[in-house]
Amino acid sequence: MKTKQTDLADSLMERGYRMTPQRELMLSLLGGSDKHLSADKLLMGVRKVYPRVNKSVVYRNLELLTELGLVSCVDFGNGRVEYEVHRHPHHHHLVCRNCRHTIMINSDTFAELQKQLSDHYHFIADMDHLALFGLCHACQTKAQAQQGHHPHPL
Amino acid sequence: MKTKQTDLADSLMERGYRMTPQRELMLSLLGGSDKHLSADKLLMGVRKVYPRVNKSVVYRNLELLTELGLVSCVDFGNGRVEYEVHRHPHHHHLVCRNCRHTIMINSDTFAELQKQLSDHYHFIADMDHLALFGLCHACQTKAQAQQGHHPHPL
DNA sequence: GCCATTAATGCAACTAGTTGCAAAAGCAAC
DNA sequence: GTTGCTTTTGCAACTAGTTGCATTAATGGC
Repeated sequence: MKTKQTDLADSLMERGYRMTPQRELMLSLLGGSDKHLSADKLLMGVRKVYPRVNKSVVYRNLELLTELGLVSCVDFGNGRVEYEVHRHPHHHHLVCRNCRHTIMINSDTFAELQKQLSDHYHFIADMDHLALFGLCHACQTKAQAQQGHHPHPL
Repeated sequence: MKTKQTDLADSLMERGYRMTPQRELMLSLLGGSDKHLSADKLLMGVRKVYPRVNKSVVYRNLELLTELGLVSCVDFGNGRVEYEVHRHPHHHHLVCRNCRHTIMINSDTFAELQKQLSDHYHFIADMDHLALFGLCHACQTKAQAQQGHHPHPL
């Protein structure tokens, strides 16, 4: 059975990059996790096997893998940036700015916007793994209930 | 004549915050510039008058002013974050990931998306000063012309 | 104008991420 | 296996931004 990591490794090699133990492990950690991983968590994981791996390697490899489209990077705001193997293409995240809850949505919702940007501005938007901020339903309700009780606004 | 800075100062005071010389200067620099300012440029400007002002003050005040809706913050990616007085509400930026050129567009284009997110997911998206990445017209043309000549992809 | 309260400032130490460079490792040709 | 070329790594120094804390200063009540 051909594993996902092997697929990823092949994609690297085909484009003239080298497969190193560090990269192999990074891909395996990312591929083995169905959720997002922060650069730091990934570094911790890599260091369990190769304790001397430097953070610059993790950052450089994440950048490369993102460029190659093997990994995608979601910026959740507040300095929270996470990476995932690019396996569920074209989904986006709605991030509540209050409770940080995130909703995953597919990209159909964005198709019309993308068309308009292309028609009106000749701009091809990267519509992948966008994170939009706002207020989720629960926090809207909370905000209404507490209206006027904040010394500092939300 | 009431200046723009005075308006901003009033907004601060009304909400129980204090007007300090540092804040006054920051607001005047932001208000006097019709373009965006990075935190660092703003710090430089403030230090021309008060050389001992610390960067933490600039960052904290930018955060406060953003929370209060007096200033808005645009993340252009690649670590480029800039601030502007919230004077042209509801515009967005299309940022070319190749040449970094930015196009300013108004928010009408996003109204339909906003409605769909609200209807389908009960999510009220913050649709202000969004920055979307992609390829501008010029870079699309360039990319087509050079297709196949990149050892490393764009 | 003076005093108490509380917010804002300056500082130092910190985190996340980036960069330049020398050393090491991968790969291909012989 | 050795040689040579190129990529990748580890390191150290750096930038941008954040945080805790003691000191300073703006504001309101007298």
